[in-house]
Amino acid sequence: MKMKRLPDTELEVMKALWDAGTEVPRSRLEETLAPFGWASNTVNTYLSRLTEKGFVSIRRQGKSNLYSPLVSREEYLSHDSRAVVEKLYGSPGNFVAALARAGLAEGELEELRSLLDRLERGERP
Amino acid sequence: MKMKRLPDTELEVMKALWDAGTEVPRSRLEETLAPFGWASNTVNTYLSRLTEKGFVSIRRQGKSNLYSPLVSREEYLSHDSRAVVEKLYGSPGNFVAALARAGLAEGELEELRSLLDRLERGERP
DNA sequence: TTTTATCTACTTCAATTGTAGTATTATATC
DNA sequence: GATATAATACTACAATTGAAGTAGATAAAA
Repeated sequence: MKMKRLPDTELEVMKALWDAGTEVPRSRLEETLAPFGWASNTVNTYLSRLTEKGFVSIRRQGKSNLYSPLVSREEYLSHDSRAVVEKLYGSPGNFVAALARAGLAEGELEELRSLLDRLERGERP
Repeated sequence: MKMKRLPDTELEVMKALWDAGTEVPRSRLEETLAPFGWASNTVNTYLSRLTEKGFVSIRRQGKSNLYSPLVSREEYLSHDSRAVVEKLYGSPGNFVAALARAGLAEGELEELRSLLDRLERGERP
């Protein structure tokens, strides 16, 4: 049963929801998504579409709506990115290698290293 | 200089071209892409679009066209995967962390570690 | 309770994508 | 050279996506 692949803009909204970690009112989402320079109603549109697609639930609270994801980042990844990574690269290692070839930003390599250290000590990141 | 993210269908055509490893006539591409069940002209359309976008070059040879990729698999994937990671996670570290949470397969962690070792020694992977 | 300030819901519209049909051009055949 | 063949180029059209404007509802203020 394959999950729909989300278009870029809707994915940005999902990311904001995932990052929030809790129910969020739209006003907050708009702040988070301000860097995209969308008109306020634009986020509205994307949230409606995500709701129709079953990716987001809306809970009414007085005057405003609270939005939360119905699909976790991991679920989505496992149906999309993980699949893509495996299909095109074969493994996360190959994938990261390709990233590195494309150029890792300052500090990203360190970030990966310390992450792996923690993983090896059995800490769930 | 950002490369366009290709839609799914066009990406399938690119994969067929990359796999071919050499100039290919459309007839051959259609055989390769037969599993998708597209009408013959459909591949035609995608190739035209890819050509407009600068991803494919056409060389005429007598009656038919020979198609070849102008963008290598690596080029495309390094830009695209980078975009995927950033879109979903913000950084490679976050991405790998999420993969780990979702469960890395046997050996994948070691693979990542040795990859990082090589990266730190300045070897391009 | 009328007004006002906010939110949300509904509508619009152009660009892109998915899919393929029709027209045209170029080659092979009679 | 006229005609059939076969591949390519052009056109079409619905669905989806990117982006926002307008209308309607609701709570807060006056």
